[in-house]
Formats: sequence, C-alpha cells, structure tokens
Amino acid sequence: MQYINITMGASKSDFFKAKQNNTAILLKALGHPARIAIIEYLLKVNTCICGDIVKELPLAQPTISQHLKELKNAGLIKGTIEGTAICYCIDITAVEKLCTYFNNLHKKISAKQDECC
Amino acid sequence: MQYINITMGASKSDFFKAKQNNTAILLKALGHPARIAIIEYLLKVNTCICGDIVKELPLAQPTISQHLKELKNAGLIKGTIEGTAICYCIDITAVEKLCTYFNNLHKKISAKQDECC
DNA sequence: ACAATATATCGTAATATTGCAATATATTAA
DNA sequence: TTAATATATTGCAATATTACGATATATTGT
Repeated sequence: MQYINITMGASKSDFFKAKQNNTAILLKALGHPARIAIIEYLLKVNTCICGDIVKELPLAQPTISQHLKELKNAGLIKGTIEGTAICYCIDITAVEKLCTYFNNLHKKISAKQDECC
Repeated sequence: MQYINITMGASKSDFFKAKQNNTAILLKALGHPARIAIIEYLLKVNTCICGDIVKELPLAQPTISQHLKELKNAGLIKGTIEGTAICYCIDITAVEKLCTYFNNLHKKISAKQDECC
C-alpha cells in the first residue's frame, strides 16, 4: 500500500466519491433500530418533542438526545425551538433522496435481472 | 431502569420490533461508502467476483471480502460458486424491500407535509 | 501431486458507536 | 429570583466496526 497517513479502525471515506459518502451517511443514520423507531414514531405522530420519544422507547433521555442529534446531522429530521422544548419532524428532502436512490437502483436491476448469477 | 443483563456498548435490539431491527440491519449494511461503492459497481457490471472489486476499490482483499460478507449476511447480495471464484450479484428482493419502505415513508409524509414544525 | 488462482479466516490494532449517570444550559411559570 | 421543565453535553465503560498482514482453504490446470 502506498497511501499516506491511513489510520486503522476508521473508514477510508476520502477514497470514495462524495455522493457515495453522502448516501452512506444517510443510510448509516438509519442503520440502528432506535433511530428507525424514532423515524417511525415521528411518521405516526407527525411532530413531537424529545421527551415523547423517551416515554415511547426503552432508552434513557441522553441516549435519545444523541440519536436525535445523529438523525439531525444526517439531515433526516429537523428541529424547531418551541418554547422550552424542541419540536422535531422528518425532513422530507432526505426521504425523497433515498426514495429516488432505491427506485433508480430497483429500476436498473429489474431491467437485467435474468443476467444475475 | 429495571432491565436485566444489559451490557454497555451494544445496541438494545431486543427491545425493538423485529421489523425495525430487520430494516436497520439492511440499512446498516449499506451505511458504509465501501459497501455503497460495491453495490454501485455491481449495478454497473451486473455480476463480478471479489477480485474485480479489489481492483476497483482502494481496499485490500481481506477488507473487500469482509464487506461482501456483511452485504451477503444482510441479504443485499448473493454469491454463487463458479469454479475457483464466487460470482456475486445484487439480490433484488432486498432492494424491493427498501424501495417499498421508502416509498411508503415518502407517501405518508408528503400527505401531511404542511403539519411539520 | 504441484503450482496457480481466488477467496475466506484469523489475529491484531485502532477508531467508532452505544448507552447512561451526572451535569449543564435554556426557557417558562410562579 | 427561584423552581420546574426540557434538552444538550460531558465523561466513561463496553461493545462494534474497520482495515490489513499473514495464513488457510478450495478449485483448476498442468
């Protein structure tokens, strides 16, 4: 290997395309049951505050707060300050991106499904 | 908290719904740029062997092999022994699942988008 | 049988993630 | 101002993931 300054343990994001990294970030954020549960709860109630999720899921408040932060950083949810609480909801833009991504993937694969091994 | 035998570090999968865990497993498998790159390469060439991906991506053979294993365990790809090599291709079933999941998500959200905070 | 080819597994080092108690911050209500 | 409410941050312990060199395994070709 001739790469310089590569550390073990961390992923080699620098060597992949920006779009691939962005897609991976979105999917990684959803790659945890608690965060899927949060998204599905948000889908059901439309908007909610952190405390509602704490009541709903078997996780402590700091843990929920951390998961919300990750979902927010990935762009999957957005939060609006509402008095002493923060109102969270799903960001449709991210969902649209993922929809498009998988629809495109499916379209391309089904077109040549018979060529699979 | 009154849960018994909870270890630190690991996610509390036991306390979420099976379907939520399954969805998370699929998305977690795609939540890494190398695995997205593998899927996209497979989409382009339709089928390939491990060695082809090793040539394509900036990762060593054991690392590619490990990523292929994770994609295979999640059900995203399938491998068929073909002489001395293994022929990999995308499993359309998993892609269909994800397609359906996000289309459904998008449909439900866009129906009440105005209610977002 | 032996060499070549292709992939998987093992062992290891390092970073990343998960989860929570304790604490900090920030707004509202009295 | 003080108490109450809601969320974020810090610090820490433990597991999980990432990556790769070395090695094992398994099939093909000679």
